[in-house]
Amino acid sequence: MSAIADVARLAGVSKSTASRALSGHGYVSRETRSRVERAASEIGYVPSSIASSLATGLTRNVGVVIPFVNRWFFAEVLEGIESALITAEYDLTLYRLHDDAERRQRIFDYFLARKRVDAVIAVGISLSAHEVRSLNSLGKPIVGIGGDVPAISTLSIDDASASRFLTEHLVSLGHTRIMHLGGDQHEQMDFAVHARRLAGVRDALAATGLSHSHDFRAVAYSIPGGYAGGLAVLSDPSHRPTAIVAGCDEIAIGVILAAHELGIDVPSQLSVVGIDGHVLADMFGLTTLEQHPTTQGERAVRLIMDRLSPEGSQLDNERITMPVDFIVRRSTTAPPRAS
Amino acid sequence: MSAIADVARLAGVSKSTASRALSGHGYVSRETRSRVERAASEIGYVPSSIASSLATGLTRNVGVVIPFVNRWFFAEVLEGIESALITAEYDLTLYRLHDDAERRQRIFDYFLARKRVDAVIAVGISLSAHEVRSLNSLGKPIVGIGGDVPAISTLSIDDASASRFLTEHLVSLGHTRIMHLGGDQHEQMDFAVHARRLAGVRDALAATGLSHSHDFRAVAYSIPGGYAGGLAVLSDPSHRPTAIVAGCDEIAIGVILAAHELGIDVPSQLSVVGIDGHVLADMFGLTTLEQHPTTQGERAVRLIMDRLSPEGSQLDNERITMPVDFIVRRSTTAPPRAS
DNA sequence: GCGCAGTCGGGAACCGGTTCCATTGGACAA
DNA sequence: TTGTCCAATGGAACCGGTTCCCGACTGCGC
Repeated sequence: MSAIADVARLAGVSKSTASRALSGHGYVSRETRSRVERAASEIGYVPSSIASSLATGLTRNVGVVIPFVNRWFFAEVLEGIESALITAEYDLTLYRLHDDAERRQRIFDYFLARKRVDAVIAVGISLSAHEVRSLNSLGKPIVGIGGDVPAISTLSIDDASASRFLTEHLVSLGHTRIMHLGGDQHEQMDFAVHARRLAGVRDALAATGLSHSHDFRAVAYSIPGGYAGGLAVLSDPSHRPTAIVAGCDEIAIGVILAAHELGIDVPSQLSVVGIDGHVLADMFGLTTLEQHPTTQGERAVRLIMDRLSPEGSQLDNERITMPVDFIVRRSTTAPPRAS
Repeated sequence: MSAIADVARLAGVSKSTASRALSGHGYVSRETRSRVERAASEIGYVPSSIASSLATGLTRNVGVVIPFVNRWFFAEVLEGIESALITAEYDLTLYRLHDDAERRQRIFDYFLARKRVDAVIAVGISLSAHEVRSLNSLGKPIVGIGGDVPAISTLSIDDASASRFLTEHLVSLGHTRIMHLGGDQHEQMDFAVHARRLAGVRDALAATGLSHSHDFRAVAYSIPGGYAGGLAVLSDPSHRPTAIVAGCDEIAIGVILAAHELGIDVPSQLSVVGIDGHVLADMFGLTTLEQHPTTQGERAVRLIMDRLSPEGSQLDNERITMPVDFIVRRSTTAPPRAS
């Protein structure tokens, strides 16, 4: 209720001086400033961010567009973003992008266009050229996490080399019947992550002459998905792979559980590797390639802040590849002899 | 860039008429309205929500205060809230409340006070009397999910009867050595959920004369927490319980995994029940009491919207108990004979 | 024919900050 | 002493909508 005009009146100065005193911009004498500050705290003045935004054109608010919040990777990224934004004194407005095309359209055309946000972070979403254009035309920086989008800055791990590396690891252990359980290639809204991880596996297999036709099965990107896929793939002993490259740790964990269920020992009868660095990976002894989603979120915020800074408007788009860590646990070993 | 004044000029009317035509408030002739609408779409006019908020005092934005986004319950609630808010054409601004008291203070005093949000939903956070007062004094509706807070509307399941019911179920199966693995009673920011669930178990045990001193162990509220606690509690055969009431499904799943690890069969040697209705409960055959966090989120939004409606300002605070569903799966049965 | 109700539209004030511009007075150099 | 520079401050415009108030016009009842 109390506005800056009240503060000014109480301090016996003009609105403009009060504003300068509180914001620290422009010349104000030491004495006047402290008088204004006293007046402000006396009446419990809190500036209206709305009014400030209208006057300055800056909202100190970043929009985050994300397809899920209840999946490990996305939740972790979100935490990283949130924490970095709070530190920078920015708000975070969350838009969950549903599969529903009409809702997606509405979020871009209606919600993001209304000058509510200074910038947008898109997590795991492949923006269309039209969506990028419409955001760019508003002059808002955009950063994408999880894959490449033309014309914006992006941040991701190198999915193809990740899965290639893991496959090569299994090959080097002596495995010859390696299979990939990954996401559906045609799933909505992904950044072609599924396709790139599959391609990495196939690259590695082809390079060592191990290509075969039953090298892939599409499963849901979750523990139950990996479990179901694992049961399907492992239950026929004659065609059973000796090693599985999972598209993510959750799938890998599902596969390990399925193996337990079927009495298949991991790793002596089956090696399993994942990608992610999921919280549960350690508990299941899963060998994995850790990406650090929280760090990715924080890094994305830094990119945004750079571009929001006064000199930042002319920065080029960056395409950043984030580092991964290979963590060997007990889910991988050489294949069984009598293969 | 294009403001309503541009639309007005193009349509040959005044700003006020343009505003009336586009917002639908006040008298505008059919013909004028369509002329304004044509002009607006011609120049791609999108109203500035900032300016509109400043003029009306309404932001169409709801603040959500939540301690985690990477835990199942919280993520589900958040999804429910988000989806209901988008449908109501409201934005969602996310504030993650860290354990850090100073940051928490800052969120309440600095972020939430600046007229950025019309209402607040607090998930799983026990607001202090001071926090409630400061929000109430801004005239913003508040709804809490997950427990009771005086002076605001709240929404939760009845935790004590939930765990009492589950314990009674185990008792009715014949179990006499029942143990509760739940959350730390002194954990920050909870709604005393941990304490209430423990109390429910103890009530039930006391009612059947089964009280004993080793009836509880505090563990982390997660699968690894349940796993570690399970290993600790189950490894000594002489003191091993025949049934465990877990504080949540994640703990229960951890216990089941620990039992597998130790070669203890579930349910023939150990019965396990959880609370939640976690996505993984089905996969692990877990008997549980399902709460429906998404529905809770949606319901909270409805409460907020009721209070935000013109007639809603005088609504009383409500204390709503949400329904739960008892789902019996294969993790519970009668205790082993030779107990 | 007059008055009143109801429709339509314009002008201006307003929401609450920020910032440009002009003014003043003091310090300091010439 | 006079001119210049700069710190300090006030007044007013401005951001982009919304809404109050008022005047004009139409149609209708008396």
